[in-house]
Amino acid sequence: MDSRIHDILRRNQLSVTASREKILNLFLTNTRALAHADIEHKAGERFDRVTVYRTLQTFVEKGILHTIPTADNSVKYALCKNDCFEGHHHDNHYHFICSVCGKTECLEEFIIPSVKLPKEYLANNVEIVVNGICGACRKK
Amino acid sequence: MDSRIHDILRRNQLSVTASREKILNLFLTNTRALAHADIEHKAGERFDRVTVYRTLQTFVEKGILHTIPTADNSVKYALCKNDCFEGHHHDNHYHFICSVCGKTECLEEFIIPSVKLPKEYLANNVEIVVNGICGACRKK
DNA sequence: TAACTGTCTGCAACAAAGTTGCAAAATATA
DNA sequence: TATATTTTGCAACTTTGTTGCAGACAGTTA
Repeated sequence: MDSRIHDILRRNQLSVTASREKILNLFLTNTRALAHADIEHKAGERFDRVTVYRTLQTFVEKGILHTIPTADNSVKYALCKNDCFEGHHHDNHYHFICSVCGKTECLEEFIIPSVKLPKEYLANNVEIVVNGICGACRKK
Repeated sequence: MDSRIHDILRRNQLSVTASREKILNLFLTNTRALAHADIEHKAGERFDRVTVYRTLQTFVEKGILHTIPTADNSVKYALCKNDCFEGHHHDNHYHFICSVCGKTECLEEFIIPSVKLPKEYLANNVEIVVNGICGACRKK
């Protein structure tokens, strides 16, 4: 298994267990974001539902993964870039969901534009999710 | 009951029923967005869960309400402005959620900035949700 | 305003999603 | 390798959301 996996877990003070290695590996080998169900029903693997919930929760807390809110109200998870650390997510990129193939991806190369707010209001975090059709699906 | 309620329902070819009137009234008398649970457990009212689901779904389909995706993955509903009509939401505003009081509101006065996408990608809908602290909570 | 027609409601039963406690198993540390 | 600590997986449960259907209700027409 990829040596990065062991490093990531240890760097976050997490014991290296089989489930954590496998789940983290899914994210390292998939560019697209994954939902809870994608992981639980992954072909060739059988994870306990509870373990998946707890693992994902731990990874988010540690800043290894971040969540992507979607319009249909299903949470997806994606790898954070290296500069996230415990409790402080620095994901100032936005997300794209293809309405044809369902692919969900982080658009790391684009920075979130600044948004205006009413006086006295304080912004903490800005989530942007773009729905549309990805390049691959448009060519079909 | 507010005469606007009757008008809105009739304009959308919906029969005027007690549940629909009451639920719509909640939105007209609350400026903040409401979640399914807010409605179901509204003090003094007892709605059947199924009726609430179906009513909200119908209102969204008709363009009376729109949904707001939230980071914690719970859908909230808010009134659409008048120019939404069946199947075509024109909510090009964004949403603010106060992390102190939980208030969720539509920032109707600000237009969604244009977002950049990779070549060949097509944007259909852009959802922006700002998390932060509202003016009232900052003053406390 | 009575009768008819189509829509809406509420119940029951179910399916899916998420949570909690706990004993056994695995990991980390010394 | 032994011990302390963390993690897993099961069972049982709660919450959330869905479907079918019979009875109730709203809207229309005479």
